Order: sequence, then structure tokens, then C-alpha cells
Amino acid sequence: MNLNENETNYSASNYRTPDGAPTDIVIFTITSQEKETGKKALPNRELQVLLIRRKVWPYEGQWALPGGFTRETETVEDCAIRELKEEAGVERVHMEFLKVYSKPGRDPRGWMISHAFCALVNERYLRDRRASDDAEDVQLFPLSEALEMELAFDHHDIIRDAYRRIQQQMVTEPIAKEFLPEEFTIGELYQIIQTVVPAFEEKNFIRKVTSTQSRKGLIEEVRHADGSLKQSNQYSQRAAQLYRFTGFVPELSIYS
Amino acid sequence: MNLNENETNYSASNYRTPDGAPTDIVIFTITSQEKETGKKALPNRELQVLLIRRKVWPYEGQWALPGGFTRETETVEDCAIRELKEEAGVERVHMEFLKVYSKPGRDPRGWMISHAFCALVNERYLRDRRASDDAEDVQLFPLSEALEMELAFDHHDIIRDAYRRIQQQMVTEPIAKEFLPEEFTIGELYQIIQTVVPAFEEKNFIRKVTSTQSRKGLIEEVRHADGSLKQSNQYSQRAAQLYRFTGFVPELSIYS
DNA sequence: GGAATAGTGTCTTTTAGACAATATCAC
DNA sequence: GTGATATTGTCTAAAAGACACTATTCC
Repeated sequence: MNLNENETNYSASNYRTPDGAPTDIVIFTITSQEKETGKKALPNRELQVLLIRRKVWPYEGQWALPGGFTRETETVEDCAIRELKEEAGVERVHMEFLKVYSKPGRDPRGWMISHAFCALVNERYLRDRRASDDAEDVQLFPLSEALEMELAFDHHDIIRDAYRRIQQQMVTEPIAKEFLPEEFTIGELYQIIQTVVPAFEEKNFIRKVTSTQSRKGLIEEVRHADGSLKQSNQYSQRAAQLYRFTGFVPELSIYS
Repeated sequence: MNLNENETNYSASNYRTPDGAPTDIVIFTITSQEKETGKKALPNRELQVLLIRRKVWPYEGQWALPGGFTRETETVEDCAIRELKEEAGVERVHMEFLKVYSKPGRDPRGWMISHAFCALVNERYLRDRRASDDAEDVQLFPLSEALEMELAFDHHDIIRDAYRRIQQQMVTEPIAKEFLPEEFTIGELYQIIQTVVPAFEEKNFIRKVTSTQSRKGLIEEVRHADGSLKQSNQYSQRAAQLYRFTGFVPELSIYS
């Protein structure tokens, strides 16, 4: 106990206190599925979310977000990182706080204020894990499907909120990076954005992202050691220039 | 207790649980101080934060953010709204979740995961309250001053995070609205933005915010009942056009 | 050569950026 | 008229938007 029992002005035992501090993690990934046609083409991409089938009360047998209880010796962020590793087997991925869920009665186990996080995981980090898991208990679901399932707790709301968040972030922050390889073509970048934000459409996309002064520096061309431009013909007949994110992020303003 | 004692798979009493669920509220306002010169001019503006002097252990006598403990029957948002009313006497103001603070040891009273909120309050709502409060215990401090004070708990960090947040929001969301009267001049809007983001500078500001196609609709001219343009000479010799926010918010994108 | 994807040329309209010029009104 | 602030004119450079065109490579 951290409580200082000598103090009379405050004692936690006088008040009703929470019954735990759970975290829930929305793990997004974008899967790639090669097209049937034997021709070179970008693969089909789909936004997926990882769910776990509960083994214990409450909501036993139902699908739920991975998560767990925060310990007294860690922050909620530490907890989310720990759970992400334990339940999805991935480390050092992009994760950020999403929202706090504290509606009374949201958890039959008692008074539980949950801290939801949003993790973006490149499919290459999940692929190994998926094979080793019992596919019955840990599974990726297409987001659209997950949103129609009956999930444990208020996890449907959490996933909906997380989806809105990444749709917003996809066009205002360079999170596309998390779903792409280090080096990618403009076509791949465009496709990833559209996978998360289907309405996204930019004519002359390549020009805006490479030539426009104010955006200049968001991505840069990749070159070989000898200085020549590095290209890839993995997905197309004509080879396409490879780019990488630079770390620079243009500042946005409604007053421009 | 909400706990279902019949269930054997889970019992909160088996685990260490938090000693409370506090909220802390960073209440920002922008004060107006008429200039000494008898001439018409925009007032001096200053970003201020409301602090409360603690009466009880811990940090007795030190300045701290207003806040309190969440009840089992409310959400953390409800709690923040309740505390905002109790401690600052204001209702229905702009407030949003800032961040969760859960570093072990951050509160000498025990294991406390705090939910910080950021409230933006127009000075006209605070003015009455300020007079009625014992000025010794509830006080507005210029933000720069607050950041140099020794505050209770980790409230210094919270205020710093809140400041970063509103600096970001001030140029990407129409929060300037919260600090302005319903109808305002371009000069006032510009000044409010600069009060929060001193580095903000836009040449031809009026044109960007009124004529530019993509921003068009963020603010609109105010007209009299007869359709003539409504102007104000409160702060200038030549009367200036009054504007109001429309509710429309331009969408931003790093890929434009 | 045809098909498929990558990338460029080119023209028009809109916006950004810089400042000079004009408008209004208290004094 | 002077001084102070608000607003418009004007010119140049940059960017957006549309779309036809060329480039590369697999078949």
C-alpha cells in the first residue's frame, strides 16, 4: 500500500474505489492478398482488427479486444505495451492512447474505467504470430465484419471510435508509414490511404506529395549507393520510383 | 458493490485496485486588459490558467489544478463537468479530454490514475465568479507564471501538456471561438490566435479567412436584419466588419 | 503491337505573398 | 488635416485541377 496511514485528511478506504484499471487495445493491421490474375498488380488490401475469444466470465466465448489489468507498478501505457506483446506477440509498434471508457455499468465485474489504445501493426510483424496461435482464439477480422459482430463489453463502441480516429489520422499524420514497408511506391501509399479512407481521392497525387513546396519533404526518393534512383517493378510493368518517409511533417492550419 | 460474488472466475478483491479515480481540469481563459492610452485599440490579452490553493494534505497550501474524485455513478467526463461547476462556477463550456496520468507514485495518497481535461472558458463567464471567490484560494495566473510555479502533484506536466494541446488546436480547429464574443472582428480573431500561438503570423489574413475557396465558410459576415453589413468601431476608428463562426470546419490533409 | 501501370506536359483557375493604395473616423 | 486602423488593388509566383500525352515493360 502506498497509503500513508498516518494522515487523517484522506483515506481511500472511506470512498468507493474502482475495481480495477483495465486497458483495451484496438490492433489494426492491413493485410495484403495477391490478386488471382497472374499479372503484376498491387495486392488487395483490407483493414483488419485483432480480436480474442474470451475464455472466462463475463462474456465467455464471445469475441473481445485484447487487453488486461493495469498493475500498480506501471502506467496504463506500460500495461498496453505489455498486453500487446502478450496477446499479439508484437513489440515496438505504433501505439497511442485512444479514449477513456467509464460509463457506469460498462463492465459486469464492477467499477472499471478502461483505457483504450490504438495500435497500428504492419502485417509482417503479425504473420508469424498468426500461424502459432490457435486460430480459434486469436483472429484477425475485417473491420467491416468486426463492426457487425456482437462483441464483449462496449468493445463495439471502442472499435468504432478507433476507426474514426485512424481515418482522421490517415490524412493528417503520416501513419500510412506503419502499414507500408520502409521503401514504397506512390501507388502503394495511395492504396494504403484508400484502404483506411475509401473516399480519399487526389488527382495528381504524385505531384502534390513530391513537388508541392509546402508538402515537400514528407517523403523522399530512395537512391542506390551510387546515387542512381532506386525503383521497383514488383507491382507493375514499368518500374516505379521508391520513396520513404523522412520524418518531416507539414504543419496544418485552418487559417492557412 | 457491483461485483457478482457468485462468480468464481473473477474477484476484484484478489487484486490490488486503484485508490480512486481523480480528474484534473486545466481551465484556460484569455483575459482582456484595456490599454492605458485613451485611444481606441484592441485590449491586451493574456492566456491564463485557473489554480486552487489546496487546503488539505497532500501538498497543503500549494497551488494545484481544480479537480476531484470520480464517483461510481458517473463517467470521468461527468466528473470533470461537475468539478468545473463546483470549483469555477461555470457550465456548458468547451471541455475535452486531455490525457491520462498514471505514473506510479504520482499521488502520495495511493494508486491514483488521473484523467486530465482541458476547458476553454470565455472570460465573461468567469468574471462574476472571480469576484465572489476568496481571491486567496481560487485565482487566475498567467500561463507563463503558472509554468514557473511549484505546483502540487504532477500538475506542472499536465499544464504543459494542455498548453501544447491548445497551441496545436488553435490553428487546426476553430477553438478561437471559445475565447471570442459571438460576433468579432478579424483583428480580434487574429489577436486571440496570437495570444495562444505567439509565432502565428499570416500576411493577408483577412483574405485567406474570407476569400479563399477551400477555407470559405469557416466564418461569415454578420448582417443587420435589413441585410446591411454589421460593423463595429469598438476597437478602431474605422469600423470593422463583424464575423461569426459558421460551424463549418475545413478538412486538413498532409497530402492535400 | 496491345495491355497495364508510371510518370510528364500543358493549359486554366485559384491561391499565396508582398506591398502599395485607399477608406473611415476620432481628434 | 493627422493619425490610426480596416480594407482593397495589383502584380508575381506558386499551386490546384483537369486531362491528354509519353514511357516502360510484360505478354
